[in-house]
Amino acid sequence: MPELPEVETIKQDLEKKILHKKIEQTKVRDVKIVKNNKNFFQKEIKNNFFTEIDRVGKILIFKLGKRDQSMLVHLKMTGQLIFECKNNFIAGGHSLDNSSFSAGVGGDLPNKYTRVIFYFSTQARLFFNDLRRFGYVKLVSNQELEEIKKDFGIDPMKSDFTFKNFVQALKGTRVEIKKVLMDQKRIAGIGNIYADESLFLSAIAPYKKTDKLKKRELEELYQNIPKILKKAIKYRGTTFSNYTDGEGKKGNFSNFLKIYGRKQGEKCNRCAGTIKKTKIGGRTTTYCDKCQK
DNA sequence: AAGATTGTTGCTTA
DNA sequence: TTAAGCAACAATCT
Repeated sequence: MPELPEVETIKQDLEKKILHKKIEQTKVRDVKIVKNNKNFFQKEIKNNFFTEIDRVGKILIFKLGKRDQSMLVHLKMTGQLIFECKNNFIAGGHSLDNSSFSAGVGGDLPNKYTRVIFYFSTQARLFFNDLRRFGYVKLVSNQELEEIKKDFGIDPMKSDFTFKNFVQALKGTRVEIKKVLMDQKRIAGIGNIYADESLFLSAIAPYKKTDKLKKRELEELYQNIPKILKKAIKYRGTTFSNYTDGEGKKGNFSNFLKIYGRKQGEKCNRCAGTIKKTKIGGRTTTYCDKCQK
């Protein structure tokens, strides 16, 4: 679930909490998650501190104070980063149902999905939780980081997202527009949710081929992508959950979703059409074939 | 109870 | 060279 707005929300939360705090210890509870040798990882982090948090696509980059290294975190489908003070619970986390989140609120961390723990000198802790264990934590040198950054396209929330660059990113493709929107090498940070939302708002069919898009449509899409992402960040991302707990931080953008998560056959909320589902690029795609052309 | 689920990689085939 | 299509990763929920 974490796409650009969710990852960005976590980044902003953690920036306020963990920068320049001494990390006394790290516990790796699941070696699959940490892509380095466990002892090496723990040794490198010990007595170190984070100086800055950056984001490339859906990857968080924690710059380390000592040596030229960064710690990368990818949350994939079900990863969470939850920061917890002694009595205070501050989180940047997202999960499918809110159960582990609520568990955190109740002071139940670490739980069975906690894979890595960072202990700060202020008695605060940062938990990396991941139900499905697709996510990862990885220490990389600055040189490796530069290589990784090259694999990512323009970021809709950064200054390189100009109309010219957007058109350039689509250039040479003749595939469904949705695929291109989710292609991290071309445009970084968009996943299934925001691809569907952007296309709905732009009234463009997700299966429309990129070379068939008119200039007007490209402009519309170009405007709408940052618009939606900004709003999603404002509302702290999208969390799927039927219940609000009021204490912990949960994304509220689900209340603003126009198309994602709607069921086949339901009424479109913009026109008289009905909601359709299909697969594009192997992912469930929700759209209205009456007002998205 | 089979099929679905937010992301990415890497393999096979065209 | 390119891309399309899948299985795999793993654990849950419907």
